[in-house]
Amino acid sequence: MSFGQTFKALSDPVRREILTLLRAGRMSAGEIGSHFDMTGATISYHLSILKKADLVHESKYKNYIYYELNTSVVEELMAWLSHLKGGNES
Amino acid sequence: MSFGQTFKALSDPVRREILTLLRAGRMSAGEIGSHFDMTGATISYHLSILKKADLVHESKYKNYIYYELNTSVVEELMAWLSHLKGGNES
DNA sequence: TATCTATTTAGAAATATTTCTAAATACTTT
DNA sequence: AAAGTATTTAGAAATATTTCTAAATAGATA
Repeated sequence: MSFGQTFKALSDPVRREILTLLRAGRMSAGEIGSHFDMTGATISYHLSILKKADLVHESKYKNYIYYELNTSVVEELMAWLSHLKGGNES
Repeated sequence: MSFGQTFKALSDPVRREILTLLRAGRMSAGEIGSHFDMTGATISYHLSILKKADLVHESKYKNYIYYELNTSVVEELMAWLSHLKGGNES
């Protein structure tokens, strides 16, 4: 994991909204796309960025590809920020 | 504050290192620049991004401009990530 | 097997980011 | 006031990002 890649992934509003959607649970690419006024190709591009940043995992079932949040990376990010903030040197 | 702006600011390795330097305390622009193999103009550019993201504050003294971390924004970021991770709905 | 549906990949256009050099600003010291 | 030091601003070049359309892939159903 690279913090740069992860923060960059989080810098885009579409990707942050995708992650927020995934809070509710796993969702197919098409279902995710239906929440946005963009082509499926563009959503696929954003999902690939989130995937590279390891912020989501994918799994296939039938014709669909389902995405879900990977919270462990979110925790690493929080740890980095916590360190930056100082104090707890854990 | 905009999360997009803040995450984008954090996505660059130079800017993350500047923030890490500032953990030790306030530092002048030139002092910050001396840690990097870049022109002062480029450092100034990165500082302006960090400033717009409200991740640093500046104060002037004599001929110098001093920068220091603004930890409150770091905390807001952590709160957003914590919410994403789910669980504590505080 | 042929076709339909879901998703990704490729390629291109528009926009944004990062870096530099050169010049401008601002404050200090002589 | 003049010269020096610290920093920023402007403009330009190289690179990266975001979006689209069109085509490709993969799996499901008729």
